Amino acid sequence: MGKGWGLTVENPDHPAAFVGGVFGKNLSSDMKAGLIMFPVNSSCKEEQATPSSDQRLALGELDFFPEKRSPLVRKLEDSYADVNTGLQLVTGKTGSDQSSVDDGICRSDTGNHKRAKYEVAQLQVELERMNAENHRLRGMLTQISNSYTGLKMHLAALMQHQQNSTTPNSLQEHLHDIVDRSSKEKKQENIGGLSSPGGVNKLVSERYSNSTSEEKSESGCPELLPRSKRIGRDASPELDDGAPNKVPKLCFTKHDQSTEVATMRKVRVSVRARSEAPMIPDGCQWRKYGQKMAKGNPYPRAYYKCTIALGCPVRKQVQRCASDQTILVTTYEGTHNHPLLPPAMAMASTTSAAADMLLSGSMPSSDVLMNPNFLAINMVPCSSNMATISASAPFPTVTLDLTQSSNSTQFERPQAHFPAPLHQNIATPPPIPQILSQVMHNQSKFSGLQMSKDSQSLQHPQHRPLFEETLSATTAAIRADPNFTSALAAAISSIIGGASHPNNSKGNANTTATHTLHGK
DNA sequence: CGCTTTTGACCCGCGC
DNA sequence: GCGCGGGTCAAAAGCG
Repeated sequence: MGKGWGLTVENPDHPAAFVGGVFGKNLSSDMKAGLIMFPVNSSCKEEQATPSSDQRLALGELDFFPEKRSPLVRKLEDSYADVNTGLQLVTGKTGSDQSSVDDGICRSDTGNHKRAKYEVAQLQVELERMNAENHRLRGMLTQISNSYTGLKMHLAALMQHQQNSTTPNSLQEHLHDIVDRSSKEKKQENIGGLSSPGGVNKLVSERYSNSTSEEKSESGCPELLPRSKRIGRDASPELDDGAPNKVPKLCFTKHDQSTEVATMRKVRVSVRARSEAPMIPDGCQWRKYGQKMAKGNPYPRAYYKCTIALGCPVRKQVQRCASDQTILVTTYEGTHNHPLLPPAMAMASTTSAAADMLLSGSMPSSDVLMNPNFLAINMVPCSSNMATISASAPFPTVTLDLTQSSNSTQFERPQAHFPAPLHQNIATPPPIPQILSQVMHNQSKFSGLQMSKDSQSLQHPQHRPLFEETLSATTAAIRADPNFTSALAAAISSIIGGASHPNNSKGNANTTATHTLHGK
């Protein structure tokens, strides 16, 4: 069993999980534990088909959003079912005793023996076909991932160049063209519906950060600027000062103001983490611009702006939890309009991806708006008891809850997994990307991925970039297509492709990412 | 001197 | 219309 199949039954007590319950909705946890998938290596011998622990991916939780599984996943699913049916034919046994398939073959009478051999040969052919398909899919996913990374780097380079350029107009126009095209596509995609806030978020922030010819041409309509001051404050107040990239006052139509600007500012990603420090290090530079006492909380709320680039619209609020002062709640808002260092990149990508996932595609937007519990119940079924729903917050918010027990352990020994930065003492919590690695791990879990328990590789600094690559790929996958299946496929690809650097999952079984929707 | 933080004032949306 | 609360501004103070 498991000879290069890519699927095996680890727990012979529950072979039925393999037979018919691979993607079934009602697998018991034991069944899930008994089902293992591992990457098929065309070069490996059949006898070596037993997967190493870090290659195994539990698929038991692939039953999320079955209706959203891509055709490719469904095809794989069907193929596995076919193969399994063939096995049953060969052995004449039901799924309940497949663990003794080989014995069954040996005990078959001679009349059936030839037929069995024929069936096995057929199955081997099928297996080879699946191997080839698996390779092809991996290639496709890798290519997509690389394309995304390339585009991202290209955009970052363009923005960098724009900052340094003495004649930025052409670049700005180029960027505007990109933004404009994306904007039109988004609008077409979302006619009559709720557009992706993250996407609009990015588009609008880019609009703000890059003066465009279109906006310049529209600047001759002062009557459409009743709230220009407010818009400037909300979106990018720095643009109003004497910066080199000072632009004519933005002039949006009412529709623009009411949809794009509003949406841009109203999608938030909140991170709850235990920390004694006043602020969680997240790789960005922040300047505090205000502090207020919020109602119902004895601890002040601090307001920060990103200062890496002039005009970056990203802001965050930091406040201690009223009920537990050891919990620090950091709420991020907006999208960076400048290149980021890798640690900040992971953070920004993850929060942005989380925001995208919130409303854009993982679930019907109407469900999100009308039934906040949808998120808590469906997206995070394993931690729904920790999902908190607030009807008072004015903005939809994704809350990543990193306050569970295993995290406190991790906070106490951050360097057990990654080398701490020089400036970071032992008592300081790990940088947020490190925390978010946990989140991404759990997002992968939600998508049906069970990472390896082997975290040895992550204890070695040289593996960190690879890990970040995986994190980045996973984030990119989710961002690129919020559909869980697609994200799952990409994540599988990234992990299989880099099986030598599994994610850090040590002791994180209790870590949860709680998606909380705050809606009115 | 330049940058950051502090803090009171202001603006705005929302509920009553 | 008014009050409340959230969010932001900007002058003053602090700091290296």
